[in-house]
Amino acid sequence: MGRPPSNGGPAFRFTQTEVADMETVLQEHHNQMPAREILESLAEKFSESTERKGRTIVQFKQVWNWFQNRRYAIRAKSSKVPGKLNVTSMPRDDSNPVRNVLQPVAAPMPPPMAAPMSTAMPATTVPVATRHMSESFMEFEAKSSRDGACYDVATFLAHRYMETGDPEVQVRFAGFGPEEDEWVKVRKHLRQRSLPCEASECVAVLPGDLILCFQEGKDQALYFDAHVLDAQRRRHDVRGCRCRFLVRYDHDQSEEIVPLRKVCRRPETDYRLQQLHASSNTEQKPSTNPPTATTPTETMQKQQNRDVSRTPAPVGVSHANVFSIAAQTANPESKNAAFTTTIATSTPAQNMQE
DNA sequence: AGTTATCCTGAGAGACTAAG
DNA sequence: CTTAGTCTCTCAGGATAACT
Repeated sequence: MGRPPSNGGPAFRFTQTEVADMETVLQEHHNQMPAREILESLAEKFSESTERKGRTIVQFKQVWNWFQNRRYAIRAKSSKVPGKLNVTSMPRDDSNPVRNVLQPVAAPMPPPMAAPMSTAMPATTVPVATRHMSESFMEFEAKSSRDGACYDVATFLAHRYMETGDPEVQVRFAGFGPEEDEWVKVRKHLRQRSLPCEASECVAVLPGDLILCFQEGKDQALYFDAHVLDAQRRRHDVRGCRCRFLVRYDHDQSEEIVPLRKVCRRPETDYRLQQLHASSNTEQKPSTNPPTATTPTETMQKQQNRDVSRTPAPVGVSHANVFSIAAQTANPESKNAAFTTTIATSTPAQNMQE
């Protein structure tokens, strides 16, 4: 699809005067497609101009295309719901909407968003009894009762039990100070941390999935729970995954098409990747597209991030205590769930999906 | 010698736009 | 409406010069 690759010469471009002419015509026709005769006369006029005469001929189809595209662009612009949380005028930081703990400590970034989610800070990690016990940690995220968004937990400060017997923990959110500490219900609002997706992991994001999705608003940009409504697979290129995901945010039911970089998948989907890798290994052939190989830098960056986030944070409450409660967050679906205890029947992760 | 400032370059990502 | 090529902007990192 798209234009044929240019064979050395510059790609076709309408000149500024041509665009101005066509814009005038479009306005005169109230954004409706002008008659064919008008388009043909425009094409002829452009071809006869001093800039083009003898060099390039502007075809009717090109003019027609321009009108089609411009009309579509105008409609697309005007149909944007006012006030809807869309891409904003916030400074374009953005190598990606990386969550606080994902930034390498050695490479601090300017605050990319209004909410203080930007600080490079290791998340709280709890050693997990997995197959690789010595090097595995569990990281947590909690849903804030203030804004309903999810934040990485930097530190567990205290724990207590409600009268109902439900456990609560006091957490310090990564990148926040003591004034933002919150008590959160372990069963409902605390869970294992969602995972940012590498380009090759887009295949693990499927319609119906609960994800953590980066929603950018005018005043804030936060991670919220969302569900994937549809996944549009696209060919990967040097930039990595170009797939698009239609998601619906749980907190406001708004829908948005987002790229993979805004999506954090739940750890419970790990098994899909493992299955995929297992099958691709047995087939002994390179996987097709998607997934495709991530760039070396991307992989290195990812690894760097993970290394950082594995650093255990200082804690006010023993991780073991919290762990005994919060380890329940692992979904039984996960093949990594060797650490799941037999304590829980319903997991916080499941509760948070409600 | 060590630190800081400036310039240059390449990569990455989003926006734009012609074409299917 | 989607796809894909191109443009443009931003940023990180390296090289070099200027300064202490």
